Amino acid sequence: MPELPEVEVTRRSFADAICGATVQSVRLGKPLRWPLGLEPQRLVGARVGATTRRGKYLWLPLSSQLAPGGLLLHLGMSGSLGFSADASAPAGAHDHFDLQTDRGLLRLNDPRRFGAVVWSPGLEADPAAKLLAGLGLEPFDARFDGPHLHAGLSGRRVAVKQALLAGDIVVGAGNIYACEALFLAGIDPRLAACKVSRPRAARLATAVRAVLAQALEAGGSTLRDFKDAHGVAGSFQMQAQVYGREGQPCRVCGTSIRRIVQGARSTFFCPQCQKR
DNA sequence: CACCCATCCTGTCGGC
DNA sequence: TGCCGACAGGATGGGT
Repeated sequence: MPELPEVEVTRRSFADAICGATVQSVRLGKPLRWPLGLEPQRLVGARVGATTRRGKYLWLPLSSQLAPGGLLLHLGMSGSLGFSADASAPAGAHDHFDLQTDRGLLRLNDPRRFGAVVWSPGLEADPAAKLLAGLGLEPFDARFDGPHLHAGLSGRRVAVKQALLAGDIVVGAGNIYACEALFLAGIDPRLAACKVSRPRAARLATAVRAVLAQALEAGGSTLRDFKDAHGVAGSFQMQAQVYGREGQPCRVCGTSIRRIVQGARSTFFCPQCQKR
């Protein structure tokens, strides 16, 4: 579910409210992708700092004498976070992590459990930090530009769509936004990464930023169940040009949108607007 | 290094 | 209705 826009929308929806809160208790549900990495009781009494984001990960800094560090959260395919001042709501079958604070309850709901909450003593000081080690540039980082993207794509024979999705050149574009960015740039998703010209790489870099910015403004995409931490849905799916539109007419030229499979993921594109 | 593929898990939807 | 397979927004880890 959550690509960069959804993760960032989620972050913005609770970061201010939880900043400065004190942890009162922690509840774990079924196992997530990785174990938490420390005894949950050790988090009690810690103070929550300013929540940040790196790629599709959220970083919740916690300060306490007992265990200074923080929590690295990932929403996987089906995760969402809720934050509410009313902590009385009973945990549902898919609520697998609760952080009860004096300002409210932060709760991870994740039916498929591909998500994760991992303790780290600090992003510089390893363990969970290695999860962030291979990540590409942030799309809104000034260093992410045409030349950077072109350099990243060079030497790769996989399709440009898959190279974009891999996240080691630029982070944040998942299946929806990779498809949308390629449409916006007019690039065939099947084109070998190393065959993307400099001018096209520049257009693609611009398109990635534009699509992610639009999606952020729209509050993300709610295909099935994405909601921010206060239960607000996104609306970008309404303006998607290709994602999920197989067989429907291209909004630009009317050609039927195609769906293909690349690396076991669906790719949607317009065969007329996206040539080379 | 680049790449392919299986894998984690549950829910939903379409076809028969 | 029920059953069954296909598919879903992600990313790792292992093998070639």
